[in-house]
Amino acid sequence: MTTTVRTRFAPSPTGFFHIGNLRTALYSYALAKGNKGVFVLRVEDTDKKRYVEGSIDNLIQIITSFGIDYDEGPIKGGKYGPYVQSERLEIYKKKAEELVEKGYAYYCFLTLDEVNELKVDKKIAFRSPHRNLSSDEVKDRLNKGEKYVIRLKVPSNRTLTVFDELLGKIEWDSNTIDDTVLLKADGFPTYHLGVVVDDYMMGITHITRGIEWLPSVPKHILLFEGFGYPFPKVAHMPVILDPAGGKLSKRKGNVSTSQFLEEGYLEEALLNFIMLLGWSPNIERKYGEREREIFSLKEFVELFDMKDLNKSSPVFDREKLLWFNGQYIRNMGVDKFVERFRDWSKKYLKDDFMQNKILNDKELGAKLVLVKDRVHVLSEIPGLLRFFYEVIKIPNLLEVKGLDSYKSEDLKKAIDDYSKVLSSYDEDSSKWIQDNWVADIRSLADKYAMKHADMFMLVRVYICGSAFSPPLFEAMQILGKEECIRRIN
RNA sequence: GCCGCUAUCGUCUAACGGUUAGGACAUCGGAUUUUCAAUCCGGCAAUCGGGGUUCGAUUCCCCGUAGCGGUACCA
Repeated sequence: MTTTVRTRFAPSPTGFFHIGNLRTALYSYALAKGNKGVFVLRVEDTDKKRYVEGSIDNLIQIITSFGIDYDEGPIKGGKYGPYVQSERLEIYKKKAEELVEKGYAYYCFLTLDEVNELKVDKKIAFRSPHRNLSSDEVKDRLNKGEKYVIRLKVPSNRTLTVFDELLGKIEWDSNTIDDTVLLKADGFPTYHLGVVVDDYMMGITHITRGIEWLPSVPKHILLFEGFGYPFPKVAHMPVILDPAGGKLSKRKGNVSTSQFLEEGYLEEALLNFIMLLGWSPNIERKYGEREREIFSLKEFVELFDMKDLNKSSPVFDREKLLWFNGQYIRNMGVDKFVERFRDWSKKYLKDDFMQNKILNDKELGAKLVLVKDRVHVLSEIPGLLRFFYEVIKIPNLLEVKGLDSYKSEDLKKAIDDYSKVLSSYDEDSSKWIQDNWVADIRSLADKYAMKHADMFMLVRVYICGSAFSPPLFEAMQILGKEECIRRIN
């Protein structure tokens, strides 16, 4: 019998869901699901200062919107229960005391200031002078109610070794490891105590997390050893880097998952981009042939193998993300696209006028067809549709590329003439024939000695109020004869 | 400073120790075209440096360099 794979994603509820967190969650989810295992969500809220109200619900909402749902974890929208660390404080306290009894940890009564004074020489690993306090003295101080922390008692001259599933064998000299705090003075555990206790108690078989945790592994080795727990499989993945250098951070551009959604990125596209950052599928490739890059979450889960993860840190390339999003938009059916755009507008569109128009537009589909294949993110769309709903001020014709070579009186004459042509069109614009429409504009251009393209541009500017627009003929059909004539006059 | 990780086009990446080092994004050129796009075709572009091991290193080992991470009673 093989044991079930159990992985976990263990974020902190700080109110900010970094795109790198999404990637960590994705890999861990895929590792569990690809092996018919169990995916656990655990909330590590052991820092009271950083806790943000409501962020647990928010966290759950975000990952599930990507299709990353968990098998075990906080109860949704209610009391969160045992998968939230702040609910488990007695357990950690007991566990820390157990380590003290076993000689793997000790009480330390130093204040923060005193510790900092002792840490002046950073070359030497920190060892508290209270490391070897007699048990009588400890009892005495505890009875007096002195503030304390419990620290890990790092042994001397030991080599601590881990076999990382991704990075291979890594060793540390125990003499370089600080006597880290395990239980804080406020009774909360530190990350180190929390993860080790919980990963064991929750039966986690495979730990996946960011490489920023690699340096804490030797401490965890000691903790697992102290408790007598077996060390689980562990893999540390490289962090996503910013094109400007260093970790991807808010200061250098957007990195918030919810903000990407707000900007009109699709969950599938974001996921697809993120999954390929540091991973590539082990599939057959033919020389010179285009590689497959579009994968759904389901396909990813099936293909995912830790062996195919990259060891080096990828740089977050927004251009490629944009491309992925465009691909997903273009590959989506129109009905689905309309639905997605409506949902997005409802949630995120800040412009009340446009939001109202879009949500109440029964012919939204026809308009979206015109822009669907020319945008990369949903937030570009309202700007492209605006002219359908209100008359946009016509720019100075002589500043429009192409039209600047004509006299403005001539342009005026030409457009007036076009108005007459248009008035002969069928009242029902759906009966208009594009070839005739093109021919009419061309012959008018000939009459005024204009380039064909310039005449189209002239009409475009009057109808759409801009030199850039969706296809003109279809746009005019949607606006209808009366409205088109009104705009031209 | 100390500890640790990493190193293929600008970026994401592929390549049983033997390939003209492949693909994608970006970029540049062309086709298409009523604008902007989209699409199609083509071009430019990489194995960090130095030593080994080997008949042969992008690939294995060592050193250097660079980048990144950690060095909290934050995670």
